[in-house]
Amino acid sequence: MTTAQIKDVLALATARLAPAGEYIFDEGAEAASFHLLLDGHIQVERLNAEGDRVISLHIPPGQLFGIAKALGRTTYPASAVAAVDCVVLSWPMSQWSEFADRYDGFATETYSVIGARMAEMHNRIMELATQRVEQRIACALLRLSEKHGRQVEGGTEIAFPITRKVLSEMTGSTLHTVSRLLSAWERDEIVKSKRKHIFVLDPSRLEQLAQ
Amino acid sequence: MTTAQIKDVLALATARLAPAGEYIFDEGAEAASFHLLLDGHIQVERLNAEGDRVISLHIPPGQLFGIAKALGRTTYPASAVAAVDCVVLSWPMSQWSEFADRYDGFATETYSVIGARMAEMHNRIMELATQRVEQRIACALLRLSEKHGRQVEGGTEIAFPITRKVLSEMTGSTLHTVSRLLSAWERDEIVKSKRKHIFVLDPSRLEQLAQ
DNA sequence: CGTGCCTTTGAGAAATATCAAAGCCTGTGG
DNA sequence: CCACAGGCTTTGATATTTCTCAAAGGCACG
Repeated sequence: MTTAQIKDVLALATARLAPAGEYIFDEGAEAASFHLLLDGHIQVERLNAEGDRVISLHIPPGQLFGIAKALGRTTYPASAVAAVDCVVLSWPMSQWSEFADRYDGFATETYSVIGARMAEMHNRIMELATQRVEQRIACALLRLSEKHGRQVEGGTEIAFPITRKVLSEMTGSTLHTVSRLLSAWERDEIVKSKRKHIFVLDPSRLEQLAQ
Repeated sequence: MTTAQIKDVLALATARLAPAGEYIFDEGAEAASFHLLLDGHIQVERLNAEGDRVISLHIPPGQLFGIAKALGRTTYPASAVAAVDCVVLSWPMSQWSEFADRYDGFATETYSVIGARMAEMHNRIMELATQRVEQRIACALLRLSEKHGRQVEGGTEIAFPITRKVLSEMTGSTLHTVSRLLSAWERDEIVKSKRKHIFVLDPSRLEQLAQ
């Protein structure tokens, strides 16, 4: 896009800070806006009928989200929570078709975001259907460290706070099982963890555990 | 679409019969064509690294499939097998952009197919992450009978042959567990089954089992 | 400096897979 | 027309994984 186009697009956006823990939008709500994450990390989640939370995705900075229109929907399929303090740009959904028509790259970008999310969900299904809890948690940690990692001395830190509970909700297990596994892996120096923070020290061993 | 438009579109299609069991395309293959299922049922599946098969979706007649281009991909993300004898229309993928530009309804239809598939995958993830095998199998049977059912006296028959093995690959369990559950449900007159064919007799009890 | 999450760990229970074996359809070829 | 082979199904016994229940310790923030 040209500088002039970017200026036009930004003129129509509203920017705001979403503090950690804030819900940007809720599952099932009327999809009034679509969003771009400038900084921070968004967690996409759903509740089932019994009230169990399942975390579907984590969104890194730079991605569009809440793009219900691109799925032929008028409501959001899941909720989006700020995992840390986030900077978010928002546009009214009414702007969607215009952007799609006017800017070629917009449609293309949308396709590939959707394609990538679909591929990720497909992988999650494969994991849940065929792997044991230990392997699924190893996979989840690898994915998090690759896509949301920050290099530190000796390893990679996951770039947002993450509890045992959250990891269990990402993998369809329980915080107790996650805690036991992380303790064992910490003894083997594969990972290290402080309260709410996890460091991957030895990705290759983790990959091995994930098979 | 107008009659003239339909004529144009059909002129570019090739129609063919895919006998039961035939692979229409394979996971990872170059996405050379996109398809429309006129009659029959398509099963979408993937293999994991260990060679376990996971069945992601079943596609009913009337739907587009193999629409890699709409996901910003050049290869198919999964394989498609004919679950019964199928009639399939195919177009070269190079035709895709033209159709999308020329026919308004085409893009809209694509969006909603993708939206629906994504929603279905999301539901599968929720089920796999939070429900026990028994509930997942009950859900799978309900979905199959609703979306691919054929009314018969006393109940609904699933419209294509389906083995215990296939059901287990749809739910991330084993054919043994599926067999035990179906036997129990047959004793309770919730389902009835012949070799490769399943009839849902009492959907409400099944719904109860699915919670 | 106390309260509320977060984490750890043990013991026992429950769900489900695995191993094993046998019976049963169905279509094929003699 | 019958017998056979191969895939589908059933069922029991056992093993394993993972959850549930329970309790206690620890860290951080107000």
